[in-house]
Amino acid sequence: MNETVSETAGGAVDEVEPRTEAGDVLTEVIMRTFRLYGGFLEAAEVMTRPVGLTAAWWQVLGAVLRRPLPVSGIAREMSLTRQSVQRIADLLVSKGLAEYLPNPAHKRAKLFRPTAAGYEAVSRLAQAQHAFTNRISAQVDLEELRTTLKVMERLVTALESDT
Amino acid sequence: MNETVSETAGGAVDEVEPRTEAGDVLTEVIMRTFRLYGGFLEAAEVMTRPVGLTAAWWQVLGAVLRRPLPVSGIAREMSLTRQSVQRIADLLVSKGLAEYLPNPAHKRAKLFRPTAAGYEAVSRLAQAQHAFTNRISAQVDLEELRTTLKVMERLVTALESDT
DNA sequence: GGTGGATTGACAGTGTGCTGTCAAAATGAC
DNA sequence: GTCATTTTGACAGCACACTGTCAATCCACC
Repeated sequence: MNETVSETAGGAVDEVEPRTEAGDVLTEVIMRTFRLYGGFLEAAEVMTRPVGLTAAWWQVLGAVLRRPLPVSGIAREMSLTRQSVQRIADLLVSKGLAEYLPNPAHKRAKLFRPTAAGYEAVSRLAQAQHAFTNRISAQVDLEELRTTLKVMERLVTALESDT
Repeated sequence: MNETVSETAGGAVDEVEPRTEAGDVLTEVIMRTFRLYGGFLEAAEVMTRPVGLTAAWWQVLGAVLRRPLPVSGIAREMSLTRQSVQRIADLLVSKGLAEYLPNPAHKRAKLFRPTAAGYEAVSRLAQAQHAFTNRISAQVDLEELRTTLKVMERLVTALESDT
């Protein structure tokens, strides 16, 4: 799942069930996934810092740009727990970047949406994000990048049905 | 950097600098990176649970299978902070899975290495990991998986030199 | 019109990684 | 050998996501 994995594979333990060639490549892919995750997260933090947000706040605000949603709905959509989203949503409200509206359909599940300040922050971030993805993606072959996306989608599917 | 990003892109904000086509694909790749990260992490936790470890413990233990290292050396090798590794290393020692040895070359920086129990746990994990990567990688085309690895490596490099 | 199960928010606790600070130890320049 | 710099472990605090539990609310079924 990380460097441990490769150490384990190449290392001092008995190889009871050997890895296939594809398994070896996937192990490398997994390690790169962890590195990329860290790198993208760091890039997000660099982008959000001047705007006064964090990557997590950006994510939550972004989920609700087009229409208000209750916290639990955001969590469902982002595959996070209610509790994680709730914490951030409350923070965003306390910072004036979002607000709760009464929900006619549910007395407890208030609707969550950005304020004008929230929209403005996300709008500024969109520009930074576009510049970033344009800049980075220019350094790889477009067709190969498409293949990468396809493979990653298949891996996500495979993981989900693997349980 | 995540779903927010795509919402931002497709959403209600002004498009001052538009994304290139490659930028669009990369944005999707970023989202998949986050999903894959979560999925692989979960898979690691499923594998480690029966052995009495966590994914992070596995990672730290794995870094030191072949030769002892001081905590700060492990951190350097894994691109983590000393403090994170220190915390886990202390836990592993308290669980009897690793131990500290006096370091002739440095009075404070004790050498860290697995105990027999630690080696045994990692050995069991190696088998689970091989089965996992063989199983998942069998569901994608090998050549495309190689392309994916190559692109991810290039993206890691691009991110590192982007700062 | 109840009633039981699912959803929801609130609260508490855990694991992981981060930053920052401090003093002890090691290192390098002189 | 001496002294400034770097490395290291220890300690404290923060952000993020998770699990688990509880009571309020909603909804589907009878």
